[in-house]
This record gives sequence, C-alpha cells and structure tokens, in this order.
Amino acid sequence: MPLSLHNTLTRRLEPFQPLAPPRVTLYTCGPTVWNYAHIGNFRTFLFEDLLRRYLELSGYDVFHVMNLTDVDDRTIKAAAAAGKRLEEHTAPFVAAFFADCDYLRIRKAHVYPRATQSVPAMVRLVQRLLDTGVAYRGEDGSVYFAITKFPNYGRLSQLDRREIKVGARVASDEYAKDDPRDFALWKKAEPIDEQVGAAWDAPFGRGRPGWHLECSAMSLDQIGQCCRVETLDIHAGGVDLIFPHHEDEIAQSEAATGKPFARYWLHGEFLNVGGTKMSKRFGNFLTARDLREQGVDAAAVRLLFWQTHYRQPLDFNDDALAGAQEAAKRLGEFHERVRFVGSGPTRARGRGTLAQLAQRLQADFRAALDDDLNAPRACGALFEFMRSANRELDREAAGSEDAQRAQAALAEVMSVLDVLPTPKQLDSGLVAWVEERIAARDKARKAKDFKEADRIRAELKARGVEIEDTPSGTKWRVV
RNA sequence: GGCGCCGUAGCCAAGUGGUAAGGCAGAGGUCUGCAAAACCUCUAUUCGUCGGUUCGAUUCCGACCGGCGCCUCCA
Repeated sequence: MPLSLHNTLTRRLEPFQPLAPPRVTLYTCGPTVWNYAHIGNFRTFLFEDLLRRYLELSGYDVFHVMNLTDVDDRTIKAAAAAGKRLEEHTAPFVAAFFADCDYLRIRKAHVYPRATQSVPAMVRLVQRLLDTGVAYRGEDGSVYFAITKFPNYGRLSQLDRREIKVGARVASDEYAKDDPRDFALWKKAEPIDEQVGAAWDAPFGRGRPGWHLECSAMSLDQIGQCCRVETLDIHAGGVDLIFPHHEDEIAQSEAATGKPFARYWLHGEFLNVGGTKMSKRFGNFLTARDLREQGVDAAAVRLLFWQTHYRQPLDFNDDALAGAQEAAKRLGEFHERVRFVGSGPTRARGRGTLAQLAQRLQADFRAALDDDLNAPRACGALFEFMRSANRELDREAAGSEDAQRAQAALAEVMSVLDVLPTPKQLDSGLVAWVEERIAARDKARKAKDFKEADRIRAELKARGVEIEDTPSGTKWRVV
C-alpha cells in the first residue's frame, strides 16, 4: 500500500505522488526567532520530523527546507524593547532553536534560509507581482497584494471570500489598501524598523518584507536553485497557519509563477494544555529547555507526541508525559535485551517465531504510517511486538536468525520514531562503587544474610541505581 | 457572524457500518530469599446527549449540550 496523506487543499486522503520521484521537495514553516520556541511549536516540528523520516525510509530523496523568520513584527518589537539590533536579538534564539532540535532529535533540514539573508529573492518576487499587476503600491508606500486579482484566493481555507469579523479591529493601514482584505507584501520602513536595522532598499521603496512573502520567496528560491522547479511537493505547518499565512503564500507564489505552489499541504494540530492551545499569549507554555532541565528524556517527548495522531489535538499534562517516560524506559530495556540475544545470558537455540513477529512488526508499522502517518497505530504495533517478543525471549526460543531479524526490524522502526532513551553517562567512580556494592551484596546473599543484602540494595537505590537479579548475575542501571 | 477541530476507561489515546488497538496507572498471579524485570489474567455491555437511516451505528445524517481554534504577521 502506498503512502497516503491528508491534503488540506482537498480535505481528503490522497495517494502521495511527488512531482519527480524519488525526489521530494519539502518546505516546513520554521520558527520566528523572537523568543524561545515552546513545545507546542515543537509538536509541529516533530510531526514534520516524522514525515521527513518516513519519507526517507520509504525511499524518497527528500530536499527539506525550513526557514527561520528573523524579521517580522514580533522580532522587531522584541529587539527594540531590548534596545538591540535585530540580528543581535535573534542570534541567541536561533542558537537555542538548533540546540532544542538536537535535544529532541529532529533531523536537520538541508537548508535553513533566513529571511534577513533572502531579501533579494523577496524583492524580486514583489517586483514580479507588481509587473504582473496583482500587486500595487498603497498610498502609505507599502506594497499590497490584490486578492480580487487572484480568483483562487480562499481555496485552502475554504473561504469564498474572507469575511471580516463584525467589530474586528480595523488595521491602521487600512486606508492605504484598495480592499481591506488585501495583505502587505512589502511594508514601508518605519522608524522602529530603522532603529533595529530591519529596513532594505527596493525599487518600490525602502521597507521590509511581509511575513507571508518571506516563505513564498524563500521556498521558491530554494527549490528553484536546487531542483529547478516552482512547485513544492509538500508544504507543512501548524493548523493556525492555514489562514491567512498559507493562503497568502499560495496567492503570491501562484500569481507569480502561474504554477501550483504546493501539491500537498499538511497541517499539524495543536498541543493543548487543559483544553486550550499552548501559546506564549496565554502564558501556558513550556519550552524544550524546560523539559530538558527537568530531566525529561527526548524519547519520552517524542513517544508522547507519536501516541496521538498529528491531526488531532493533544492534551499535554504531567501524567501523560510520565506515562510516555515509563513506556520509553521499557522500550530501552527491551532493545537491550534484543541486542544481546545469542551473545549474552539469553540463550539462542533453535528457531522460534521471533523472526515472524519481526516481519509482522515491519508490515504493521509501514501500513500504519502509510495511512496518513498514523503513528499511534505504529506505536501500537511496536508495543505488541515488544510483548510477544519478550514472551519468546522468556521461553529462550530465539535463534540467531531471529535475533538478527528482530534487531533489523527494531532499527527500522527507530529510524523513524527514534524513541529509545538516551544512554546515561556514567563516571568510572560510580561504576566502581556500584560493582563493589553488588559484590558485597552477592556475598551476603550467598551467606543467606538477606537483611544485609536488602540494606545494600536500598543503599544503591538511594543513589539512583536499580538492580535486578538474573540467572547470570546481578544487572544494574541508573535511573 | 464566517471557516474549522474536539468530546472513547483514572490519565494519554487508535479505530471500524457488525459489535471497542496500544501506552501509563491499578488489582491478582507465575518467577524470585524478598524484590526487580518479563510474562499471564482482570479493569469501557460501552464510545457527550437526543433523534433519524439501517437487519445492525461508537462509526453515516440531523439537532442539541460541552470544550477549543483561526478569521488580530500564532506551530
């Protein structure tokens, strides 16, 4: 069964067919680096990571572009408030974003164009739209897109015409537009823009790019350079970007190129807290670095997110996270167990059903992800495999071929989900101490001095060391 | 007002026109000196409410209740 994806353009599940297989051009709306990204933002980036990884596992040659919005209303305001130049203010947040991505094991995009470094492409795009006649200079010196000149406007968000909410705030630049629904492509430079260094010269006036324009220009620029095309295979982002951001991107891009901007539009749902969208605005947010400082393993975050479909809202709370943390821990132990089948205490003899179980895992896993990236179902397949494989291993019914198949299947699954806990860093002093304590405890156990043995176990536990007596000796791990 | 999403066990959730995956938590059991880990068993006669279509609906349609989002350069 081929990969099917839910396309926001049609609101349907569609078989995925890239323009020129095996190449897939993927553009994902990146962060606005005015502040730290929160884990709601990262839910979207992780959904995109899942998409990217599964496309690659499926044999596609993905060219992934993620932009960094380093000039827009918020970055300018934040820089001005901090009394800094734009670049000075955004640099640490760019660095933080990459660090957070590393922590969450997000596969790197191939390019990260920055708005401030892509101004020439933006100016060219605006000029092209002016030449085509779909853009015009407003009385205020800004350049606007005339949505009435683009008949398809509203297709993505399913609006025949954009209705303005009754009583909605009237923008201060309203008077300058021909139609209140038109949006800015290029904003005339204001004193605050000059103050932070967010203004560029252009044939149509000194100013700065509108947010929507940035994504159109950067995506077209990148896929043009790399692949000589003007149509993206996939454009992804959060549902809140459908309107107006992505709608406007389509208008700008298609009015300029005359070609479909993106074949598939994918949108991830929100991360909620107590039923409400996680947002800086609401103050109910948590950053990736918060989680890292709390000692939360990225594996737990990823697993938690995978256990809800990307098009469903996910309600975040500590119980759910703790549950994922526990499940990730079990997966880690299982993985270790499978890794040492045949080479360690687990005897490998004959041939059991493990190979077949592994085969089923692979089939179920792919079938689940082929179905619009149904990661929750893929996780279900993984857990079922873990249980049945553990049963086989308990029976010591696995042979070396079984082991190989199981290891290969797990590796494949993990190449996409990547939910094994990060190995703990152990210093040699601790290791020596633990080994000495375990030796002392074994001695006590041999002497049937269970009181002493239990005391040592408690002593180890107090230092975060859990032990497990097995037929081949005492195992330990740091929790 | 326009467009859209959600309501499944204590928590997180998948799902199908034919009678409820999975994870966490909980209970009992096997194993163990005791534990731990692993495994086994149990834990929603029921999927917000009320109607309708149907032989049959959690799944389709309608209404309603409740929660939420976008329409304000939000992932």
